[in-house]
Amino acid sequence: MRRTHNCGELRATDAGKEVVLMGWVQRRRDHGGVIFIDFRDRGGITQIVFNPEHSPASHEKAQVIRSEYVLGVRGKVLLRPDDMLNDKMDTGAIEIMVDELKIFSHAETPVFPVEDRVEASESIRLKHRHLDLRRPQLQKNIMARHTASQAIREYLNDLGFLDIETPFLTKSTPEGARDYLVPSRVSQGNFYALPQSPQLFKQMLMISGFERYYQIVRCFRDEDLRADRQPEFTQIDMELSFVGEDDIMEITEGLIKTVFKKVRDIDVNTPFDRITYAEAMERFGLDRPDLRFGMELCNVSDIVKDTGFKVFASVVKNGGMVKAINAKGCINFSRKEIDSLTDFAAIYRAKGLAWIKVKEDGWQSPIAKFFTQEEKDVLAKRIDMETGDLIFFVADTPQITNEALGQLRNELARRLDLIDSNTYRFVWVTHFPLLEYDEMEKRYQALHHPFTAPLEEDLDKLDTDPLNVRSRAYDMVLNGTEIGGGSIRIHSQELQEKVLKTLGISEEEAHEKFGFLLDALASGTPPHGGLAFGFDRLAMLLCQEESIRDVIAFPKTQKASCLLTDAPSQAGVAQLQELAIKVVKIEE
RNA sequence: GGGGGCGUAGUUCAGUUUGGUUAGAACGCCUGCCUGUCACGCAGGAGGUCGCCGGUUCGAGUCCGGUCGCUCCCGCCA
Repeated sequence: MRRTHNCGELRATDAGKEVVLMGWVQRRRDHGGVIFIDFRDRGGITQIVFNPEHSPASHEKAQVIRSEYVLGVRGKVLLRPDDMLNDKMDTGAIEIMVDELKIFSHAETPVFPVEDRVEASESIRLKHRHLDLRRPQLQKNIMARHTASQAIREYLNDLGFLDIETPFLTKSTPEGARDYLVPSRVSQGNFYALPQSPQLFKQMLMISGFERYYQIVRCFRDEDLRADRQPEFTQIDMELSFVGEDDIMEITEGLIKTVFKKVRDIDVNTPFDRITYAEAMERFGLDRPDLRFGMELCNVSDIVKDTGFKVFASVVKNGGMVKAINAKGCINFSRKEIDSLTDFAAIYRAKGLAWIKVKEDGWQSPIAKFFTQEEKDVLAKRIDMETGDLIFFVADTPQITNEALGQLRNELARRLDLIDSNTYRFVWVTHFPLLEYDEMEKRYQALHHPFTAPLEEDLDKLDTDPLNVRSRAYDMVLNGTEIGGGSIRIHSQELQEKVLKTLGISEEEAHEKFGFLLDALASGTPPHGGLAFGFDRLAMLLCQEESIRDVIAFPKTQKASCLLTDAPSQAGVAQLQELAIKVVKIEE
C-alpha cells in the first residue's frame, strides 16, 4: 500500500480514481451498517466510507476504529449524491469508498478532541502538545511559519546575503537582559552565556568582510514572560556593510512585502512612512504608534501651567507634562466606564485621569471650576472640543503621561472598535535617543545597545548633553507592535570607546568584555548596520494569533517550564559534581 | 518583586456569596440498536483525591492560613 494523495486534495474531477490515503481518524459516525470516518492528514480532511455491501471484510475490520487511530485505506473516489454534498469541506464533493483497510496504530482516547473549536486549557494543551499540534489551526500556523522562513531565505539569498551560523555557547555581556548561563566542565567554575542576540558576532562578520549576513536564529533572554515573549525566541538577524539607513530600510521593506505576499497574499505598500521618535512620543505617547486610527495626544502643558487647578499647574512646574486625548462623541460614557478607564491608566502608573464632558451649555467635569473662561477657550481650541466630546487628561512626568495616555488611546480604540483588523499599517520610527538615564543605577544606559552609532550632528553633545544625543537606530512598527529594530553601528574604535565610557563602563571592563570587538574595530572596519526582526511575533501577526505560543511548536509556560518534557528539572549529583556545582537553598 | 483571573468527571464549566442528604450539566468514553451521516440519531451505563497541605466546625467543594500550577498585566525584557 503506497500513499497516492493527501486528505485535502481530492475533488470531483478525481472521481473514479483508485487512491490510497494515510492519516488519522478525526471522527467516526457508525450507522450500524455504513460507517463514515472523517480522515485527516496535514493536507486536510476527506470522508471515507466503509460499506458492508461493498467490502464486508474492511467494514468488519473498521468496527474497532476510534478517534486518532492511524489508518491506511485504498479505495475509489466517488462523487457524492447531489443532496449529500458538504460545502463546508474542501473535499465535500467526494468520498472514498474503502476496499482495503490497514490499521497502523490504535490510539487511546485523546485527552481533548483534536479539533479547532475545542478550547482545552493551555496547560492541558501544552502537556499533550503532540495532540494539540494535530489541530488544523496549529498545523496551519506552523506551516505558515515555514512558508515565511523559506520566503525570507529566498529573498535574502537573492540579494547576496550569506547565512552564517554563530555560537550559542558564548560570552556573557553586561547590559541588556539576564543571561542564561551554561557551566563549563573542562573549565570548572567558568560559564558560557547563551546569546541574547548574535550582535557582536554579526559585527565581527562585517569586519571580516562578508558584507551581507543573515541568520534565522534562536536567542535567549532570562526575563519574565508575556503573551508575546518567550525565554528562547527566534530572530531574523541581518547585517550589511557599506550601507546607511535608507539601504537597510529599503531591503527590509522588500522582505516584509515578500513575506506578506507569500504567506497571506496581502499586498503591502512600500516605502513605509517614517516618523521620528520625538514625533511619535508627542503625537501618540508611545515609541510604537498604532497608526490605524487617529485620536492623537495633545500637549496642553503650556496652557495649564498657571491654572487654578493645582494638580496640573504643579506637575508642569516640576518638569512634568499634561496631555489630553479627545474621545470624539463619547459624552455618553458612564461614570462606571470612566472609572474603568481610570483603573486602566493606573496600570501605567498614572495617578489619576481627569475628564471633561463637552455639553451644549458648557463643561461637565470635576475640574471645570478651576479654569478661567479664557483658559477654557484656549483648551477647547487646542483639543478641538466639540459638543458631545469626552476629553481625558493625564498629568505626570513626561514618561508616565505619555505611556498612560498612549496606552489609553489604544484601549479607547479597542473599546470603540476603531480598529480594522484587516489593515496592516507599517511605520518606521527613527532617531531614537542614544541614551537614557537609569535612576536606579544612577548612570546612562544605551536605549538600543552600546554599539549603536550616534547621529553625526549630535556627536558634540555626547559630553555636554548626552540625553539629547539622537542615534541612528530605527524600529519597524506594525499596528502598534514593534516587529523589528536595528541601527547603523559605530565603526570607529575611538567613538566606540567614548560611548562605552559615557555608559560608565571603565576602560578595564570594556577591554575585558568587548576587547575583541575593540581590537577588531581597529583592524579596518567598514561602515555597517543591520536589523533584527522578532520572527515569532511576525509569525503571530501573520497568523492573526493573540499569543506567540500558537506559532511555536514547543513553547514554554509563563514560569518558563516545558510541560511536555517537564524541563527544567533537577540535575543528578554526578552531573553536578562533574561541573563543580553545588546547589544551595536560599533562605528568605 | 507586585496586581488581576483561574484550578470541581477525560474535557469545558455550574455549584463557593449564605457550610448541611447521594457534588450536577454538556461534550467525550463504554454497551446495545441503527445503511447516508458529516457536531449523525435513539436507549442505557460507567466515570470525582472538588490542585495540594493544614486549620475552624458536629459537619468544608463552600470559611481561614499556607502552598503548587496555569494565565493576563506592571516592573523587567540594551
